Amino acid sequence: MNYDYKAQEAKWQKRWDDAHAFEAKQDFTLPKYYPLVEFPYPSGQGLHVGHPRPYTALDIVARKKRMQGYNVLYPMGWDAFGLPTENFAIKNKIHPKTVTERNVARFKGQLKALGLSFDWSREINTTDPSYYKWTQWIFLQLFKKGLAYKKEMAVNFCTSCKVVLANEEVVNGVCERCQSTVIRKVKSQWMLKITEYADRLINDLDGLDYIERVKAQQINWIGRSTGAQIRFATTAGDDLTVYTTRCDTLFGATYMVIAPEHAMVEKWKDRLSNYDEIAAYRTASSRKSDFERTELVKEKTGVCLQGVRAINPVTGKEIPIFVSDYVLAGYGTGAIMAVPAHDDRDFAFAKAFGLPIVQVVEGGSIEEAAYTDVDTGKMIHSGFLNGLDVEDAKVRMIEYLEEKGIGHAKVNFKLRDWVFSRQRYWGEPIPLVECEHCGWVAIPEEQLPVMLPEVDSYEPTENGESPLSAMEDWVRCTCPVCGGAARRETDTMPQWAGSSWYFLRYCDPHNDKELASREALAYWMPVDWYNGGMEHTTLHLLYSRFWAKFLYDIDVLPQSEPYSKRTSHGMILGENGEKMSKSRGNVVNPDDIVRDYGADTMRLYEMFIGDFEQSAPWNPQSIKGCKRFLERVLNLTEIAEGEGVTAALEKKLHKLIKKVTEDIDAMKFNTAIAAMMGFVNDVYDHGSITKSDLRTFALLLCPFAPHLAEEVYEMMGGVGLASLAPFPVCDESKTVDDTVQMPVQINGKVRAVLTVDVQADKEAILALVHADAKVAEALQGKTVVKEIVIPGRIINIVVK
RNA sequence: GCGGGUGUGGCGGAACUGGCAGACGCGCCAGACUUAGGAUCUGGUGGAUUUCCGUGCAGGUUCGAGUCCUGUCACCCGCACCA
Repeated sequence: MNYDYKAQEAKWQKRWDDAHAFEAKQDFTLPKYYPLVEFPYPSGQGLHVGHPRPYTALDIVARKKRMQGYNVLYPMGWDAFGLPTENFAIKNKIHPKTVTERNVARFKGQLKALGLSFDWSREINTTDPSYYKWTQWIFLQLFKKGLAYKKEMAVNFCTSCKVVLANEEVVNGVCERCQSTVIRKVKSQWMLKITEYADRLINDLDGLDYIERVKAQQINWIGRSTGAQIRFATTAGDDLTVYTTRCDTLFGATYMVIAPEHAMVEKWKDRLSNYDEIAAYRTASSRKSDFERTELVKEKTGVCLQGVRAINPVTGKEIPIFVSDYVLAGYGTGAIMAVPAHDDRDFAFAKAFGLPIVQVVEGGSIEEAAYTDVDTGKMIHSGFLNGLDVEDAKVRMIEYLEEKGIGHAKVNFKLRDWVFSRQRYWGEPIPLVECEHCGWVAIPEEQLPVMLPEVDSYEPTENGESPLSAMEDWVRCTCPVCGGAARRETDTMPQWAGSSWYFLRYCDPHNDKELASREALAYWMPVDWYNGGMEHTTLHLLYSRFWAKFLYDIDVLPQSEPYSKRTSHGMILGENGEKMSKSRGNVVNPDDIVRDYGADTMRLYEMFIGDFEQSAPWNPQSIKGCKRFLERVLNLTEIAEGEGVTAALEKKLHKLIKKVTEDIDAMKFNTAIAAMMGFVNDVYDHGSITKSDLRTFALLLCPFAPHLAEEVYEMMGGVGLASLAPFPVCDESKTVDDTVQMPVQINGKVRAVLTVDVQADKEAILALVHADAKVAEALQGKTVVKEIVIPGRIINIVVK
């Protein structure tokens, strides 16, 4: 039969639209299911074959759940603010809004062509003022709770994009987007106190069904460490506080190091005979990017402070203080006690500067390398700690420090606060004004949204200020508190803002009173299954969990975790096994596949390509296997006859229902498809199938290849839409076989295969084994040592 | 260095709590139908060979190991001077 997929696709997509088949129902008494995929950034390139993989996977989940009677919310939208659009707009002199509309239209067309069952009535767009009104509203709540603050700080500045980047956006010292050099620049920035949520962001992972690598990566990124803060007195009469995780080694601290930017350098300026040298060192390191600073791991540099020394609080000895850029200003106290005997970096520095190395934990060979093992070795040369294990020594030392009032236990995090300002046009305006009298003041909520004004030029300015800063008329305003002269904040929010709460808006997308109604949030949230890329684990995923926790704290959201389950798909690689990219010339356009093979084949192939979590290379040859399968399914309609059970296939069909149902829940889409292929092969081998059984099969196939499934279902007399019909339910009793094939092994080698009644016990099975000619032949002249029978599985006879 | 992961035919990949390794698909080989086949259908397809060898490598546990344990190698991803 001729497989006219183009006509079929158009026909069924229209019928689904006409029936509003995939719209979530407003009935909150029904059992709900909320699967979610990350909404895309509508780039100018259009969809890439990587996009449909997760979309199709969760579409299968959504479609199956819908057929199983759940009220399903499977939404889609556009994360449309961002630099590429702005850059394109600048280059082509088109308004970014126009560019966005064009890109969205293209993406939407491509997604619709794939037959994805999104609820388009809930489509959202982060650049829509009715959406970003609420992004601004959330920011204001953060501001009001003191979680947004302005800070002069050295920030990462991309020399090409002319924009400040978050730490997360700097990869190997270059801009994540354009690969240009990133330098340090001091700017006043809005910051969000995500660090205040660090503990909860780690601890609450416990109850969540996230794949291991996501949890591990988040924990690693937040970087919680427990240690102690210790105060060292100095010869300047003040003191210097350090953070350490190895307070047990305090007796071995033979010098100290502070970051070049450390405030004490200025404080001690008059006492330091080599201040100029130190200042020069500081200037040199500030010019280096983070990358350069960390790249030369082996080469330790630094300057010894002449004029101020510290006193080790337990040995009473005076020790030198150095500045060195191996100590980071932003972590801990920006100062360390150096224990060269037990820290690799301190060891390298001590060797370079000829500093004393005092061993305080036995083990290793200190002449060659630092001994960093904490599990073996007792404390030595450590006064009251001598003889203790490292862990016990830590506890004892903290007690001592607290007794003496010179230190205490302390937890530190690698996680930094979130740099929230961007000096760009195409983002949400930050809804604040600066008043001469009142300082930073929030725009009253009823005046939201603060609309992004029309500007003449979207070009970033040479001085790094936002393009909005050039609009004097817009910038000048009055203070909402005192009515005096004020100036608007001209920075915009980062792209991560809009995506940090979009899953909430889907619950109630047209609400103009609240970001979403309490009832809708209570019903739909949390997201039941969220799938997205691993590249978003430390950015989007962490930010959105932070915002959800905040919204929970201020009683907007009923739950403190937004996603119950998080999975991640593998990448689709080019034919050559390399990552798909324009520069490698191995990009496959999904439009071509849909045109040449049809949407169902495309969907099926993306799912059949391999393990969903693993990356897999694109293979144009393999696609036709999926197409052949679909044609073979369609051709079954020509041999299908009658109603009722196809006796010879009954068990196979029920096993298939079970397999497909379980595999979808376990994300094993590839083996579900393989099983369906196997079943179709069985039907052809058998030569016939009833129309009712073929309808059942079509329903099983429906989540995967919905257009063809609808067609087959209709041809076989199915009533209504297959997409809305009940998903087949397996009758367990029909999946049980009467007999099993049991291999008989002799010394682990299969010598015969017996057909055995499922109910047969050991004795009955052994009787069969002994009666078997092949077995008898193989046992000739051998002595049986042992007979192992695992009913239903295998028989192994051990002989000599 | 730390964390996570992966090694199975020519290729993508299957294999439940240890139980016939290679499901399913691609490719390939042979045949059928054809003016034709890069369409379709049928059969075959891990390697040598009549009995073995085979899941990165080396050991171990077991009646039995792709699966468990010890060690080791290679590759991929994330973080990385975080004290």
